[in-house]
Amino acid sequence: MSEGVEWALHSCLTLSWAEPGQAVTATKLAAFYDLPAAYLNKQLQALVRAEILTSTSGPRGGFRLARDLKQITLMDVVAAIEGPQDAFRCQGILRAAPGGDPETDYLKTCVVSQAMARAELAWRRELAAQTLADIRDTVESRFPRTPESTRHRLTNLRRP
Amino acid sequence: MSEGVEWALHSCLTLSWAEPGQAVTATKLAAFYDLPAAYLNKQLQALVRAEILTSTSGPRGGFRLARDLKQITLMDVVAAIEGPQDAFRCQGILRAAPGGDPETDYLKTCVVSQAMARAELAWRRELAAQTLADIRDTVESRFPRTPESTRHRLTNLRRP
DNA sequence: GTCATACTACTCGGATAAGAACTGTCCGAGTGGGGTAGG
DNA sequence: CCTACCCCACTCGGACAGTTCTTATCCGAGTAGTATGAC
Repeated sequence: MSEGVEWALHSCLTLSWAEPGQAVTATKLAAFYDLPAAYLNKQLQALVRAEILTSTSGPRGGFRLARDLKQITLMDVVAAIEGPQDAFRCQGILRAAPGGDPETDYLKTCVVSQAMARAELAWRRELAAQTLADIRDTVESRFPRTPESTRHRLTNLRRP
Repeated sequence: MSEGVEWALHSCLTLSWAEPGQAVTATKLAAFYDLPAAYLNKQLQALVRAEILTSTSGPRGGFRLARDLKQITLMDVVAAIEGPQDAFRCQGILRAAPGGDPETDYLKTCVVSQAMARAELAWRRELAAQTLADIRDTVESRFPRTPESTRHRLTNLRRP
């Protein structure tokens, strides 16, 4: 799995702790986590396309959360970065096998495909059950100083 | 996910339907599914390393199931092909973040990492709960002619 | 006829390329703010 | 002093390389069966 997922999740959390109504640039977020700025920007663009973030160009621009963290599940973020297709995609191996029918939809009839789909569904279900708000609350209860220190650090970042 | 997983699963099932005590060559399996023979061979080698199959060189050689299908879970096959490491591997992004500690094991303390691990655990649990015997039984109940036609086709494969 | 031996055909196994996907970088389009000149 | 305009710095967005992983291929090591020749 692309590591952009990790970046995206942490970035969304950091955005939620930023000054309300204030956009954060990709450069700042990259400096915050010591990541390549342009590439992080690329990942954030994917979040914008998925309508998880909004972006503003120009001075005072940057990225903002498009909606409340309660409305963003882990599944949303993963789908935005990785794409919507399944990790295990049945290639229809049976189509070429003896007795195979090109017309048949083997995603539905192939038992192997069904079994793998069941496992992947469990994964997706678990991801969809957890919102970023849950994560944020857990972090804040375990590390109460995180919101404050994050906000403080974001405003005091050295500009290169 | 590598498509070798799909090949491996189907190959194991086919092996279980082959003549008992008789090895099946990678070439035959590849012709059966119209796959590149050498590459399929490579995948089967991975199954041998994982002790799911046994291999025999020379004439009358090929691959055999190392144990009963009841003793092989989908998780075993996936781990054999994909490797044992998690799909989402936390890179410890927080280590570089302000207040980050290089000594800390962020796989245990990072809440994001934990949440992703929970989902991945659900996936693995589902895979481990299903054995290849379950798959075989389902196939045989839905398509009763499969064992017979598979065995017949395996012996009558045109040799290039 | 029987046995030992060498040979051949066959199969796996790992080393070796080609291709794709992920990762990383660069520059242009657009935007907002601030400076400046005029009224 | 106020206002309108222009310029500039800043930021996102998409187009352009580098690197790693997946996919695919090839040839050598080893083996079992077979043919051959001697006894």
